Amino acid sequence: MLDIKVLRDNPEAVREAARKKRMPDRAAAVDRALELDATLRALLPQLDGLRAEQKAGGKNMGSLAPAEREALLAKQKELKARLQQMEEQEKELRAGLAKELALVPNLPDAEVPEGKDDTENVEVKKWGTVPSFGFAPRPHYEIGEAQGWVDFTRAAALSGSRNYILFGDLALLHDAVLRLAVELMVQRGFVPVDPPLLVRDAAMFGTGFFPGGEEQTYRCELDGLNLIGTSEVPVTSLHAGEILAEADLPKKYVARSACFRREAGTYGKDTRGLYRVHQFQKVEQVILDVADRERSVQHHKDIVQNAEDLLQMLELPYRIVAVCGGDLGVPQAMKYDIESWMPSRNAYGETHSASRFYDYQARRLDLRYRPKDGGKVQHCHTLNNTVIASPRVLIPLLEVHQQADGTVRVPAALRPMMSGREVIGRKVF
RNA sequence: GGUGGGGUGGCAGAGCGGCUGAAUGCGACGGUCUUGAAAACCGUUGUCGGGCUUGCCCGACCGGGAGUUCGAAUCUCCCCCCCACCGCCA
Repeated sequence: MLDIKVLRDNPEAVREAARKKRMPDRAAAVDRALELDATLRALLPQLDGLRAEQKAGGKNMGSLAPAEREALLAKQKELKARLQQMEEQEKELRAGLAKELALVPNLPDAEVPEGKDDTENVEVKKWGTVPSFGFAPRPHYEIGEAQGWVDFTRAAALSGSRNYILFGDLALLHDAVLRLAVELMVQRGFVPVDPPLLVRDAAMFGTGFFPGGEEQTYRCELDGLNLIGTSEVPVTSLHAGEILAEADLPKKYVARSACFRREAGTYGKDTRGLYRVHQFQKVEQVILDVADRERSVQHHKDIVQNAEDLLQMLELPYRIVAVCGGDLGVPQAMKYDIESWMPSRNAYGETHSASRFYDYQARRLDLRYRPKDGGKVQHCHTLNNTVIASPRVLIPLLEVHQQADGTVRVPAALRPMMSGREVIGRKVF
């Protein structure tokens, strides 16, 4: 969340932020928060004064003559009644303020483009050449089903729509690309993490998914736990409530995990194939560091570069877009999406999402550090980006590297993970 | 699932209902000493909110909530969490 001081000092900027993000309902929370804050701030000096009086009175209690004692007691009782009423008010105001403040979205950076939705994201870079085939290229699901690599029918029977079962070489390729991603990141100094997939509400709240994202989350109500939609949730929350030493920063983590998404409200969208599914594997990079905007921006560049390097190793053409205000989430200050070329869509499709948050998540998580110069304890900055998500990345892998007969070329970087094979599949077309 | 023990500052760990925001140790920071470092010694060191004369003053916070009391880290109740042992089990 934002520091309430930011709302006080510059309410117009916060309203403007909600507008840029196209969140009118969240803009209203700004005004409700400010009103509660003002009422609370008017109450607090009175309350503190009465408490001081009560405290001072109580300390003399022992050394008084009986008559004086009685008089003081009566006065103390009267104070108590007034205090109780005020404390009730204080409690309500604080609860209300916390609730409204949690709804106020993070401020988008100035460099976030104006725009209403993903159609207005701005391309900032393009890499690789969109392939042209000497034959009619097939979508990944046709190749996959012809090869016996993927079964959507039985998956639906077992688990409902938007599920899949991988077999054989595609199951191996899925694992290979994930392992390659982890290895690359470990080489770059990231600490591998195998995090819990079920988390308490505090982690969902702390990373900014709650309130608001409940509909997209599978919930185990009996235990009050939530299945993660991304390992960003447990990994960013890893040090929640802690005060880290600056010497231990930055923390760089890479986590491979299953991810679960309900995909509520997406009926009829991307229904075919492996694009939008309820369960997938993702390798995620997360950075926690000191509260320094320039360093955050640099980290942001670095984590985008990490993903780019992997896509280049996979020989997949991609582009990077700066996500516009209307397509930005509540907690993000700035986001780049990386989109890989998907021949079946005849378009780039999102495969990565790299966000920086500054201290927005850290405040919700109460994640802080002690500066080494002995200065005040501060909230950290957090960032994250996909390294690879599969099976979605199998779409470009199969489609870009397909051959006319239905076999698929394995990019050189993946071959060590695929028993050295250069091609997978048999001739099926 | 059963039984028991706990949740106090960066960490460990004390704490008779008012003189305890909290002993002590460690750590961290500053200094003395040293060619430098270590050791030793000296000093400083929680977070948050509010006020104004910006240095001080006031208040809140000892897992969370409710209660008893003029007054709660300390007493009562509820909840949450952690740990240990037993049982069951991948």
